Amino acid sequence: MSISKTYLPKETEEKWYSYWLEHNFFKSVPDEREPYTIVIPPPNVTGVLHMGHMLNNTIQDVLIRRARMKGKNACWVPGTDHASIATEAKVVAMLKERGISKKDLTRTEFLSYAWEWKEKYGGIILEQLKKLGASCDWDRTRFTMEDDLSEAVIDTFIHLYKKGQIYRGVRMVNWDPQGKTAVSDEEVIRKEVNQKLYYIRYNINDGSGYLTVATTRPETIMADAAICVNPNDERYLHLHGKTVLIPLINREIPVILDEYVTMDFGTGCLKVTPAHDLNDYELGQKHNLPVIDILNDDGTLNENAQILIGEDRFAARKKIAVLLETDGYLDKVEDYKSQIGFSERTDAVIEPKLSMQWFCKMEDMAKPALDYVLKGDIKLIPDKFINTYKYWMENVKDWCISRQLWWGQRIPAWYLPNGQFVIAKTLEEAFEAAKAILPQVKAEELRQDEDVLDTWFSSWLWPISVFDGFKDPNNADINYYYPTNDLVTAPEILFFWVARMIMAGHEFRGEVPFKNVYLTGIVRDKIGRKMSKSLGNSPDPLDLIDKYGADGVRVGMLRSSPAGNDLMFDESHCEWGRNFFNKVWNAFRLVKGWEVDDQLANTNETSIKWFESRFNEALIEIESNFAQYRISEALMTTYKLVWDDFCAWYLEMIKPVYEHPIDRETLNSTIAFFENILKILHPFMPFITEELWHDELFGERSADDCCIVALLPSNGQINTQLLTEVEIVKQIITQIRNVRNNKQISPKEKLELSVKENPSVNYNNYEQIIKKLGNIGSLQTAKDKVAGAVSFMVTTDEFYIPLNESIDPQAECERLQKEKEYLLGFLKSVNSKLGNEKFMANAKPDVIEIELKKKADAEAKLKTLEESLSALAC
RNA sequence: GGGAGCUUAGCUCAGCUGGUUCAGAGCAUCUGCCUUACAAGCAGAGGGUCACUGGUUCGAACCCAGUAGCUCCCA
Repeated sequence: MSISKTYLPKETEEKWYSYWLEHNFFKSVPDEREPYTIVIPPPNVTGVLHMGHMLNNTIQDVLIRRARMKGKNACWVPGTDHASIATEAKVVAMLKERGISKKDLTRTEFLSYAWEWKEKYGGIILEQLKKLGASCDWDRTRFTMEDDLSEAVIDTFIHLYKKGQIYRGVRMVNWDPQGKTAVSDEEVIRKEVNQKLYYIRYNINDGSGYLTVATTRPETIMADAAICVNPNDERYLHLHGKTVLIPLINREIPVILDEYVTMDFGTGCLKVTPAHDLNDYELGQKHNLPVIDILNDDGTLNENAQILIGEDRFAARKKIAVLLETDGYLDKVEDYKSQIGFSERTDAVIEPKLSMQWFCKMEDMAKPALDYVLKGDIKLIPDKFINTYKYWMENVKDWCISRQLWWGQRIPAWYLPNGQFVIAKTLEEAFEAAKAILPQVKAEELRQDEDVLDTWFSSWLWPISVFDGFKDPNNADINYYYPTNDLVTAPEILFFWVARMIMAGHEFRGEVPFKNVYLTGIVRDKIGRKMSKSLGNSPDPLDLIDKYGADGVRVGMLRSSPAGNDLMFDESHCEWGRNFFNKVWNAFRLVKGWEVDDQLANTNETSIKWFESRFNEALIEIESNFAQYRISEALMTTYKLVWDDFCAWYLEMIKPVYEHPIDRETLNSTIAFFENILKILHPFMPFITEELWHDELFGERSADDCCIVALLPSNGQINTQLLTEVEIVKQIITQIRNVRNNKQISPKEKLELSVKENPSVNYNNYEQIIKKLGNIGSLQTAKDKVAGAVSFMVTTDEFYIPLNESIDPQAECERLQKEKEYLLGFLKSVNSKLGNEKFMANAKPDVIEIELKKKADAEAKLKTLEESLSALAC
């Protein structure tokens, strides 16, 4: 197999992904091995791959591939959620293009369009994940709206209703007038907005004058139920017990007293509009005020408003300001900044609205879900999120689970003609239940609730429902794979997804749904802005893959993304990833190009033993990094091992002179090292490693002998003395190169090197390495200083390189003097520690030992320095 | 307004139990190299008051308190 000069990802990526699929390497069925399971956070079915998905899924794939290579039965379950609001919006948009309006369709007709849309576009994101290399068991792909999962949702609703956990009630909800649905608090994004504060006069009914109210929402005055002042507010004592008239419509409302009103905000008079403000609603409840709702579901004014009927709330605001002005009710208008809620899905301004909704009680469910995390049964990574989690769980609010949409699981509530309702899975069951209440009721008189359930009410069951744990609670899959191991997701959904999955896990399985939750950061652009479609600051992930290869992008994403920290993404990270795999590729080309000569003896034993130890040492570091979910660190450790230790040092040590052959033993060891390197690289860069794995250099391989299923190398021996000594040798070589650089000596010119007698290391063992990498002609031992030589020190040993040119004694003196000063300072600090009674009494013995060693080394070095200084007579 | 977190090289971040004169990596910068695996490269170099002020300690980037700035969450 000939090999090109640079690695070309495109050809190999498709080839190996298909190969893995054909050989069922992603597939998992329960067996006697230890399971390792991840369920994907189901991406929104309307979604296309964005940078957040890239990061999130790269991490999952690294974890799953590593588990697979550890011999575990690795199972990564993919799927999508039905995203009711987002999908319904897409379908409505699609219909609009075809000239169809949703309100002209029946529910059934609309749903058939929705399914059509889902079949056409719903799988895009999963296909994109394949390009990234995601090794999901695609046969297990699930969708939250498919029959089995929908049935689980309905059964869950019924189960919780029967337990008394679900109730129906009037509540102030966050209403999205564009999506025409209630959304949860978590789906409301608060933004600071410039507004106007309108000062409006209300005439006092007895003709004794007027009071002034400051409001940002003048269009809601028609919904006012009272004016409230603080009873302690001396300015308004004269208003107690009075009534006032609402401007323009002249409806009479009382002045009420409550300490809730802040005296120094606005005028101190608060208009109370129970239907359109949460706080006003509560105040209204307290004072028994009527609720007057003047808004339609789409945000236009209804007939309760009496005026401006049919106008949109924002248009009405402008118009009413004019009307008030004209009739002399408007005192003044001020600029004002305040927080306004926007719908996450439609970006419409959220309208607080009273409506009948379904709720799920959270308090009892939150308690055990909190305990799992506090006891450590579920670990949050990083654990700083425990605080946030705790706060949320201790202040949990009931969950509004109904949505005024069609795309989703329809609430299994059936209304009787008399307004009562029954909860039942089917019309037949509902009819039976209804007869018990109203014996004469007919089946066709039952009307099912129009609303569907919140998508999260499906998603919270995900780790159970993907294994059919509701349909068949004792099946082999759920018993084997559940609880799953790691969940990788974003902190934004810690509450409304992760926490609720934990609740569901406890409720339906009596145990945790997963053991570890790895929270990724947000992918931001170079200047720290969140990547978003509207800002246009997000690169298309598929373009990136095209440009840098999937391996390059994966490595680029992981480069600087510690758990829980935001990732400042820059394409240069991907470039770095590409450079890395290219390095691996070229190292391979080097080894592959070598001719073997069986006559040659192995002269590289030291180098081979060293790299073996170094590799084993790195293996432990990598394992420890992974155990702590420091994935970026694990990648960096691997990177340094491959690039620095293997390529820059080991290969250079053993590399034969150009066009010379290599001995059999060295080549075989190197090939074995390379194979191990491919293994540890594989989870990070699966494609290039698989490609190289099948090169003939490694000999014949059977069809199933693939890197993806190779077992990771096991721990081996570490010769620490050898590792330490080679580090010293590397320093010597660096010093030699430094001398060349400073003196402008070509790397090609051979130099001589002497070491002062009785060195701390037996350098004879490393003579070959030093000679080769330093381009040294001979390594000798010197009894005394070598005259006219450049000298340097490594640990306590002094080295000399004789040069033809003369050494400037002045400069040399200065250099030595400087070093001496540094050493004296160092020694002083060490001595002060050793002379400190408290230090000697309190410090651990090994710390003291280190200090003593430092002292001895520094003294030895100083001695050598003194000699050099006196030899130079300075 | 309440809570959590962050602040280390020009940039992005490590620094895990306080212990080498400990300040580290990558990118960027600078110098010298087209040395036949790799210029997507090689060999080197410079660059920091660990936000600030105090405290605890034999010893602090690390622990504690306060200050400033930033971020996120909740109201």
